Amino acid sequence: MEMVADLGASRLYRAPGESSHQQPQRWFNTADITVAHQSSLLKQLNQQRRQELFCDCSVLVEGQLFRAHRNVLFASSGYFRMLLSQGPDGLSDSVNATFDTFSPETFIVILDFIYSGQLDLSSHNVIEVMSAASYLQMNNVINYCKNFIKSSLDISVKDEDSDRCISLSETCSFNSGVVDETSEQQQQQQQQGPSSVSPPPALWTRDNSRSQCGFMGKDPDQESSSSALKTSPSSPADDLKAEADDLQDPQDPLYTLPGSERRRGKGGTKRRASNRSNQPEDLDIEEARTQKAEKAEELYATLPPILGVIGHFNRDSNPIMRFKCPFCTHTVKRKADLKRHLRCHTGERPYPCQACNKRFTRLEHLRSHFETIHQARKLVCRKCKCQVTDETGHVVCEGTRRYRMCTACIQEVDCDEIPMDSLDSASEEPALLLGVDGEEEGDSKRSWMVADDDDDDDNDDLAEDSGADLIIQQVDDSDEELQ
DNA sequence: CTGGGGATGGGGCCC
DNA sequence: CGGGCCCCATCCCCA
Repeated sequence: MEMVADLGASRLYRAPGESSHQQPQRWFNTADITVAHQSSLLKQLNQQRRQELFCDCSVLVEGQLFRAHRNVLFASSGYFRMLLSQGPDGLSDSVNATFDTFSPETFIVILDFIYSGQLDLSSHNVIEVMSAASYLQMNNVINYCKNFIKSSLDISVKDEDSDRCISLSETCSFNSGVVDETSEQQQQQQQQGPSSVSPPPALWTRDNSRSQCGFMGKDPDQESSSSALKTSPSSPADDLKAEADDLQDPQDPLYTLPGSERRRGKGGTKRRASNRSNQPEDLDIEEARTQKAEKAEELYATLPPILGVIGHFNRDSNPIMRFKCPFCTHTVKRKADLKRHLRCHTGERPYPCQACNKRFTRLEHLRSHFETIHQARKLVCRKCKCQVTDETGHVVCEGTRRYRMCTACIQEVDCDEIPMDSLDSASEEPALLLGVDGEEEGDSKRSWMVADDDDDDDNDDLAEDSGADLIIQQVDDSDEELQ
């Protein structure tokens, strides 16, 4: 274990009997003493665990029994903190916990980390360890796994700086515990190295106040849990959000951060459209977009075939199978729901609106957006909120936005100031062109039309002046299929 | 400053 | 398993 003592924060004491003018002076660094003490204490506890001395807690993982000390588990894991402090077993002499969400091998890695500060990560176990750490609410382990994955993903763009990379194929070991802060700084430096392709976070804004998924921030323990081992001040939710942010590019429409559109302001889409006219920037954006897409694909590729099946039990003691998100504590009943949920971590927005270039994670959101914003489907006067029909009102255009106004309200406002919809009514079908491989183009309710992603330049024209005959582009996301 | 409404995003679940 | 609907939470804008 290597420790770089922070002399700025530690105190120095002169040895007894030595005056200030005596040379050479001997100084005792309290930081060194602390580290040595913590290290030996941890070793001692680990020995006790291996000899099953004073173990007062049993953990059953897929049938395999592990003995440990409840105070150590309490200090290291938010999950155990909850279990031991609130559970009915908390006051009893023997505490038992059963897990089916991860393998005994994974728990060994976790347990070894708790008792030694050594985290043995490899490309084969990193996802499961991260998943288990997420379940056990161990922020620091999540951070290490995150950095491990991130480092692995950075390989392609850091070939020229290969000595700073951690190969996916090689097993690495992270130090933690008392040296956590130092290693974190080192990792931070590694990430912020000159070869990094990520833009400085300060250069682009993001809406941190808005939770990306509903459960985030709802778990008070997850937010408040801080391991007894030195952990980063950020919550796992923040970390994951940051991770998702790292996979996103402010100029990357495919990976638009949720909420960032609004932060960008009303001129956001226009600015982006104008940027597209600049050819070099066009290439940069396209390049960044490709890189991010590859990163997301690699991220997906690292996921295990089964993301997690949790053994919750219903009233009849039958297990309820659930799929666990590898990036957070969220679980879902269906794999398809998990796939949908993963988009809030990867930042994928495969459904762009061709009218305003805004992208959505779901087709239904795109459709809802299109119908309300660009099609004026709501039969309500925007001004007086009264019900309007095609006879009692008209569709009004405002840029790419369309809404209805009743005849009275239109007359109140100067008619010259209101650009009337050339098609007059959104009832004229169908303004929205949808389609899957062009097969359903003749659909009476809606016709879909496929447009290549490369047609963005054409989209810009649409974004500028179209409002009616819009093409909703559906990007093939089959690549993100979880195997 | 505040409350209401619109827009957006995410989860559950039915078909 | 995907599509779609419903519901709810959150944020932002505006009166």
